[in-house]
Amino acid sequence: MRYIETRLRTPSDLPLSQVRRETFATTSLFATLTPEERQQIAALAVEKQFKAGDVLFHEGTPCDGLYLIGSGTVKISKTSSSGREIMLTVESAPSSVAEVPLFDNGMNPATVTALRDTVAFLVHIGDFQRFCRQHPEVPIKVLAVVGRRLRQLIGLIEAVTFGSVRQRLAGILLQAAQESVEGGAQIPLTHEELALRLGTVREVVSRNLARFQAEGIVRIVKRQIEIVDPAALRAEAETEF
Amino acid sequence: MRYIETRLRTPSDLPLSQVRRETFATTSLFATLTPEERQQIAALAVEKQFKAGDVLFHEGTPCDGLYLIGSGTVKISKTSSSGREIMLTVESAPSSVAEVPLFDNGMNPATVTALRDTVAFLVHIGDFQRFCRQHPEVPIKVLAVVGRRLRQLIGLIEAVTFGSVRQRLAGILLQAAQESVEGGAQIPLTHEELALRLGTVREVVSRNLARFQAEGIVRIVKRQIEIVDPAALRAEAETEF
DNA sequence: CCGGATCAGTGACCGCCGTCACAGACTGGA
DNA sequence: TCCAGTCTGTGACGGCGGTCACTGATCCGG
Repeated sequence: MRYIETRLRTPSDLPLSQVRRETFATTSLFATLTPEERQQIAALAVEKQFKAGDVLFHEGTPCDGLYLIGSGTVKISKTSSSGREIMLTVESAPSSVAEVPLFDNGMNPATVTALRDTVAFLVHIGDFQRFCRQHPEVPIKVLAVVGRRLRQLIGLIEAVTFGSVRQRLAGILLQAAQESVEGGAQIPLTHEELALRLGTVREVVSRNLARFQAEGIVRIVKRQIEIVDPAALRAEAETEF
Repeated sequence: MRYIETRLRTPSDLPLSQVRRETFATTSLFATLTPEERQQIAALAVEKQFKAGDVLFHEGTPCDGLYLIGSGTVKISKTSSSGREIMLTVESAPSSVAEVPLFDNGMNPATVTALRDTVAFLVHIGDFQRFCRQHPEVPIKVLAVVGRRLRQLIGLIEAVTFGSVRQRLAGILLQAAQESVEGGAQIPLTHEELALRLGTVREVVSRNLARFQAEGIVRIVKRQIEIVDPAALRAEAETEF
């Protein structure tokens, strides 16, 4: 795990880095705080840098604290012992991960990995709990975030239980196209990555993409997936189970 | 939806019913409150009675408030439009449901149905939010409960994604046997109910049970499933994916 | 421009699961 | 005791998804 700790504590009279201030200012968790209060908590955080592929923390390990994603993108995923993986969600800056074990004293429930180079700020669990006691509105914000995540998970369970790979693939393609710059129809994901998101394997993704292509819904040129008929994809994705 | 509202408000100088007091005393959400504070919130609750099969609330409807289960058992589930169902979790008294939408202003994410005759106490969302503002330790307790639920969901996703019906059936049989009175090996569930928990259909459960029986792991007499070889079941359930 | 490394496509195969269709077992009243 | 309603067991069958085993395409660094 490659990362660099810039410093353990920043004396609060020293100016904090730009990205640090912005991170703590834009996260919804601290939205209701005054700038001075935000400064307080920001000063407690440890900056960590991760390269794409680095693991922030593994499932089953004790919780360090709250990670605020300052820049970059991470995935939250579970891996089976046979190497298959399912991605629970992707979080891009500004965002936070590992809110849950902060309050129930459990282990990390999933693994978080950087998808791109990422800068995160770690607020140690003790510091955060102390801060929460002084600022009771913070746990309520955390609850909103956790609630959103819980809804996502329920949606995923529904999709995995009732839906087919084909349907979920359609959904992911649309989503990826939307997120990709300029909303273009180009999708910069490898089949392997798609398979991970879906909890399946590469070959199945290949086959389904081939079917989509045969039906004129997508076009594949030089490992680039291009959406030709978004409406058809949407219909596929939104097919009720 | 059959239920009976006993009274909207109980003047707090009047004695509350036994079950009401016990419900609010045993739920972990209010464990840190003084008896007087508990009395306050308990007095705000509306008692509702449900018969087995009654729906407390449906997914997609606005959230009434927090339900505390005073007695009985409920299931939290999602249903597909084609009628298949998956049970996310079962909650028996003392417990609570619908904590999530209290804080993120969303709709109910799932449907809650009474499995047995159930008495619940509904704290309206506004009352609860007001109470939380006065008692900041309550949201933290809620977070712990929601965290537990989130972990359960992640486990379910893992099981559904990587595991087989056979494995999950083994797990449910063990769990059901343990919960059933006297820890006996008798399981009072119908194949249909098992199928709902698993997100599959009756026939698949029948077949898997038949296989278990052929292998001498369970015995089925008169619609009663009896576990013969718990160790084998456990091995089956704990097989890593 | 070349050669290794990664990514993609595909065929074969098989087991599991979901569906349909019935027939038989069991239960709980009337 | 009988009947209606529910629950179970099973066979047939098709499709999808997971695994294996390759081959071919593409990319990138030297």
